[in-house]
Amino acid sequence: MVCIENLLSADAPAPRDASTARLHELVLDWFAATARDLPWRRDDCSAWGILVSEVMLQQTPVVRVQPVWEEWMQRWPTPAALAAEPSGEAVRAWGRLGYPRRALRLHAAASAITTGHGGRVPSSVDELLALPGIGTYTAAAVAAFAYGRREAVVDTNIRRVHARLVSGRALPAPALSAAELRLAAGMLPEAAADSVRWNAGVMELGALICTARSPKCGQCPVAAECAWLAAGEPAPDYNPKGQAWHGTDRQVRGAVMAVLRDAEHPVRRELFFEAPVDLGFEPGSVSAHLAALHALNAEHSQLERALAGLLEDGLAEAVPEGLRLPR
DNA sequence: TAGCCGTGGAA
DNA sequence: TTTCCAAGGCT
Repeated sequence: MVCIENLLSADAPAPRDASTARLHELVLDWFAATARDLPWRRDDCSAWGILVSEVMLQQTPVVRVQPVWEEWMQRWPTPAALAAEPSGEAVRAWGRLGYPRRALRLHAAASAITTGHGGRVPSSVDELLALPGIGTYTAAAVAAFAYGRREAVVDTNIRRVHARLVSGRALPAPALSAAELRLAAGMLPEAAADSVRWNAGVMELGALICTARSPKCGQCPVAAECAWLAAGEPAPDYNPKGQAWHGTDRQVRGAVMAVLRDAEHPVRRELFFEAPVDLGFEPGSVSAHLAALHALNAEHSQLERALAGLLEDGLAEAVPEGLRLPR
């Protein structure tokens, strides 16, 4: 088992011991044998494709991302191609991936890359961090997966694997800690190429085997080294608090966005507040989304907040005819 | 830093 | 049916 004290006290050189090397071997072998064939993992995938995939994958499962990613790559194969279109087109093409502000930020990142980096996705973590919508995880992931850099990638999967395998806990703490970042850095193989595969492999292990709810320990390549299993699978030491959804502003925002995404013309503002009599549209999904919005029976003030919030966030634009997606 | 920001599938 | 969770980021 890996000695956690060694890893946590790593100011200086990353701790290297036989058990860490053993973990590297086991995970890298397992990953080589079982990795999913995802399009953004292929050798011919551009840095831009990897960046887009990483943003889409923020809080959204692979199975829902893949088809949208394929459409984006077909339509916008380069940052410049996306930057040349209105941001509203990015929001529309985002579809129902959720958190549509990510689409807005990706469009803004494409513009920044086009004007500030000659159209090429930057390769350093600092430059990536300066782009909108790119935080510590995504910057490290792009540097590692697109440019082969040796970076500690720390996502929810890797945090969970480390919590169990090394720290003996059922789940990582609610918030990412500096100790976890040091731990991840200390676990990284020395060779850059190995470190990239290690990051991807541990992430894959968390996604497929060491899952949040019912981990498949019987299929785990490092079960024999797992501190959590050795400790008798202790329960989590905190209760995760779920996000409210029904009756919240977020639900109303989502319903409004569904209307705007499918609208080819500005949507009259009154239609968001009054049950539609004459929609002014051909029968279709816009009216269906409006009906769904009104079925929420949201308070008038809540609807006002949602519209104001979407305008403020830049996800919607007020025009004389009503509301539409931004230019 | 805790709270907010969408959506849909699995348990 | 309800709850939980998914390759986070931003303020």
